[in-house]
Order: sequence, then structure tokens, then C-alpha cells
Amino acid sequence: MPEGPSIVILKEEVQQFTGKKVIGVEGNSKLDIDRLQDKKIIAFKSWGKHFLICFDDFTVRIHFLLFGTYRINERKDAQVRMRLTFNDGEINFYSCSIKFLEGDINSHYDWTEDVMNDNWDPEKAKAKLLEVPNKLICDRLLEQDIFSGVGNIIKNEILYRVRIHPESKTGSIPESQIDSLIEQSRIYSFEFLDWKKKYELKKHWLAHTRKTCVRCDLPIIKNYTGVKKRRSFYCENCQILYS
DNA sequence: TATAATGTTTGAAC
DNA sequence: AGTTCAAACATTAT
Repeated sequence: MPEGPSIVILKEEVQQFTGKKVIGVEGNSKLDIDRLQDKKIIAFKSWGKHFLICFDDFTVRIHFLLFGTYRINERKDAQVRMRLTFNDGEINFYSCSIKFLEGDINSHYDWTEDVMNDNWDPEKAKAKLLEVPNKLICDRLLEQDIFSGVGNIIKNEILYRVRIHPESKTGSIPESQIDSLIEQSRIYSFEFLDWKKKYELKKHWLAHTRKTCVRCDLPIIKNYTGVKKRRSFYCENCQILYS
């Protein structure tokens, strides 16, 4: 469920409820979700992996973490964390993290950090990357205040695509390679979006969970890399290690 | 059936 | 005081 493109899909799927009044609220959330009762949804937004339900003077932030799911106009056989009921349907959220953000949503988020946002600012991302040249690129790609929405799958696919070894030191990567990596963070995210909508996402993975490199036929290496120790899949032959 | 996985926060330990 | 790290949370496919 979790990476940025999946949240964009959710945002599109709930558009039918924009401007609608919440006529019922249930769920096992520990928060005071009753405050949504009879309130009108102004907009659905997203920032990376955050799904945002905006009301007049506050916003509900949903984060699905690793296992969260949702159902629209249907139910799953599990405890619901939050169910919003409307005149003509319902949204059900399961095993997600819910928070309230008070006031203007724009005061909580920098939209230029979200790789799928219209206001995405690649130059800003570049400046942030170069600020800390010693960190490994596999860690930096996962940082949500630089590449909001990029998750571990997208990380692996981008690095394979631009032929950079995940354990490369950021500051040692040639500038042109940094540029294409940043460019691909957005491009790949939108391809991910299209493929996911067609239920054919996994078919297009070239590195993530793969056994063999389609470029050179050598084995794809699986390693837990960086400070974050997340799975990296890469080809030692095709991806250059800048150290 | 045990394990690992598209993630993040928290608080203890250093 | 800043960093590092394990634990916690929760679900499902393999």
C-alpha cells in the first residue's frame, strides 16, 4: 500500500466524496474522531505517503505505514480504525496511523518536497542532497523531507535505472548522475502510478526482488544497506559504486 | 508455520 | 545534547 503513487491512487478514488458531509464516524482510533461528525470535507490531498482529509479548520492525516489498507464502499473482515460514512457511500481505513493537523494545511507541509506534486522542486532536492555529501544515496533517497513519497521499491528501481550503486556516497556521484537520479524520482513515481492502476506493477520491476540483471544476466545482489538497513537489490556489474 | 516485507515514531542507551 | 538503536505497531503473502 504505502509508497507515494499508491496514495495518489487513493486520492483519486475518493474524489466522489469531496464537498460531502460526514454523516457517521466509527472506528477503534484512540483519537477523538467524533469531531468529524457532520463536518464537510473541503478537499483530499496528499503529501508523499501522507493522505490528507481536509476540513475547514483542521486536517486528518492518515499514514498507512507498512500494513495499512483501505476500502471504499466495501468492508474488510477486520477491525476498522476509522470509517467515514456519507449519504452515498463510505470510506474504511484499517491499521493506519491517524493524526489531526490544526489550522491551515499549508502551514504543515512544504509541497515542493513531494516528488509527485505539481510544485515539486528538483533544485531544492539537489541542494539538500549536496548539503550532506557523506551520506549514502540509498539512505538519502528514502528521506521524506527530500524525496517525499519515495519508498524502498522506488528507491531500488531508480538506482537501477540510473546505474548508481546504492552504497555510493552522495558527494562522490557526478553531478549529471545526481540530476538524472532526481529527475527519475518523479518520472519513475508516475510510471509506478500507471502500472499500479493497471495491476501490472511487479511485472515492471527490474531490480526489486529480482534474481538476475536483465542488462547483463549476472545475479542481482540483495543487501541491507545504509544506516536505514533497508533491502537493496542491485547489479554490481551495471551499477557504479561511487565511493 | 515462521518469516519477512512498499514504514515511522518513540524512548532508552550511549 | 546529540546520535544511534532497538522496540513497538500491525497484516499478509510466501
